Amino acid sequence: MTMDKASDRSLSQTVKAQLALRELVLRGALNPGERVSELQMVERLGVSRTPVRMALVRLEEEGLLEAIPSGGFAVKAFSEKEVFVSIEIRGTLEGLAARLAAEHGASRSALLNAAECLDEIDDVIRREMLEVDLSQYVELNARFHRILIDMADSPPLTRQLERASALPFASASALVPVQSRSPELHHILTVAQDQHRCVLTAIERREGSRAEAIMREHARIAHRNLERALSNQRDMDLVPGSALIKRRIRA
Amino acid sequence: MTMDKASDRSLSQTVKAQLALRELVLRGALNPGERVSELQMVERLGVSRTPVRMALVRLEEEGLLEAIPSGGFAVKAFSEKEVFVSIEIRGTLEGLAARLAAEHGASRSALLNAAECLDEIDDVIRREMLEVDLSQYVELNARFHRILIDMADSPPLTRQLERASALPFASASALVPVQSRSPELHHILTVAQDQHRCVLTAIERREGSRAEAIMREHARIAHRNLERALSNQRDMDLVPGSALIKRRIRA
DNA sequence: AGCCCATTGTCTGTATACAACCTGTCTTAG
DNA sequence: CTAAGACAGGTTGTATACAGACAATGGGCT
Repeated sequence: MTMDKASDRSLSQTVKAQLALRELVLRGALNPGERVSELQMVERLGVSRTPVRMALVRLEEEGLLEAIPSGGFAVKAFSEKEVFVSIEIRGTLEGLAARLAAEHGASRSALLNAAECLDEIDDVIRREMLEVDLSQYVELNARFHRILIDMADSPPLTRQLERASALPFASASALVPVQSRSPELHHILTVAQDQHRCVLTAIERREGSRAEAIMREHARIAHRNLERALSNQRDMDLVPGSALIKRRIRA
Repeated sequence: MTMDKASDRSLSQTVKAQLALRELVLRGALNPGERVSELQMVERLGVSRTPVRMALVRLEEEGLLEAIPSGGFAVKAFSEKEVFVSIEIRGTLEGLAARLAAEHGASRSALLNAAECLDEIDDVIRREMLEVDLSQYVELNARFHRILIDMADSPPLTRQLERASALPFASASALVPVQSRSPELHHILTVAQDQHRCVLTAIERREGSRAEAIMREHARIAHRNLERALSNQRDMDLVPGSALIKRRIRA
């Protein structure tokens, strides 16, 4: 965890700065609205101004920072509604991906790959009833979503979705851990997995409209998780980048 | 048109470089796939390497350039399918915007503003029957789409749509001029304008699903225009950035 | 004659120096 | 006591120097 400084000599300084800076922002080390000083980051990240500047520009495009009119960048703050819409955007684009995959047909190998992924998720959910460890589910879930997007086979859509998922709390599995302490956990995972199976079936059968609708609804599970996280600070802490979300009431 | 070089001393060098470089790419002055050399751009744009580099990064994020693995950037080439999907993405997101606007209600002033814009478009279409000058229509059309997006009042969605419309041939009115020589011109403008009116009505009546469907279909007019442009090189020349689109057959 | 290796030229990645700008504070005049 | 202006500190925007990497080319060896 603390070996980020000198490690990875192979990576370019720019990438190193980008990763480290994103980590800082997500961890909440910089306060929302606060200006991110280039020079401070120079001494904090151990690289010169040029890569820092590069990283700042890229993180702005990513949506984690926003440009200050007078120059420089500040940590962005997100309202509850903005998070909600970000999730809706992702769901809409994933819906589009599913529809395109259904309409022009997915490759046999991709379908098998996806089915295999779902079987593994089933295993994890079964085991989940004994010991709660969502990391595997989160990873497999992300993998399934990636397979689905690849099925659309449309680079521009992939790009847009990457961008939509760049906001940490908008990505496919960012809000899953929120439910880890919930008694509904198993219920929710079961429902989500059923949607996974349904959308895959719809794609196989070339039912584009259905595939799209399912993916949209699937993303709305994240809305529920968000709702829960906004109520309990304890659950909120499980979400990466939660420090960027403006709370409704300050306790 | 030729006063871009030394003018606008107030603008930052980075912005100047970005605008000039985008112009070069869209004009087709750089061949798709070709590497964009920083030093060559330095002497071509009259600014130093730092702003050039900045502009390159931003144009990559915009989608006009792509990173070369070994370093640097190249002009991106788009397949017919990629253009098609880019249009579909824009339509989908505009559909989402219309639905959100309908569901949570648009402000009275925004609705009036939009209606006024549509009246102006009506005027232009009427005049269009005499003299063909689409520039006004293009501008008003863009304005209406912007008003619509603003009605959603969702910064993340606005951002994503800006990004989706960054590709020149994917934006709302980029492909309109394609029809300027077509006998169907008046027909198409009439249909498009009717969709404008319908979507506005749907938003007023809080018919979210309908508003969304209309905007999606509305964007598909661009598909038809694209089809036409791909057949006639003469029409293709009217589209900015057409040089980036890979032709199916090389004549 | 063909292939491999070395060398050279050009490119990008990085660091840093300089200048213009904005901001906040302190002083001074009304 | 207030308000306006000037100054100082720090910030970013820009330019340029340097080093490492990649690619192309030419010569030598087989």
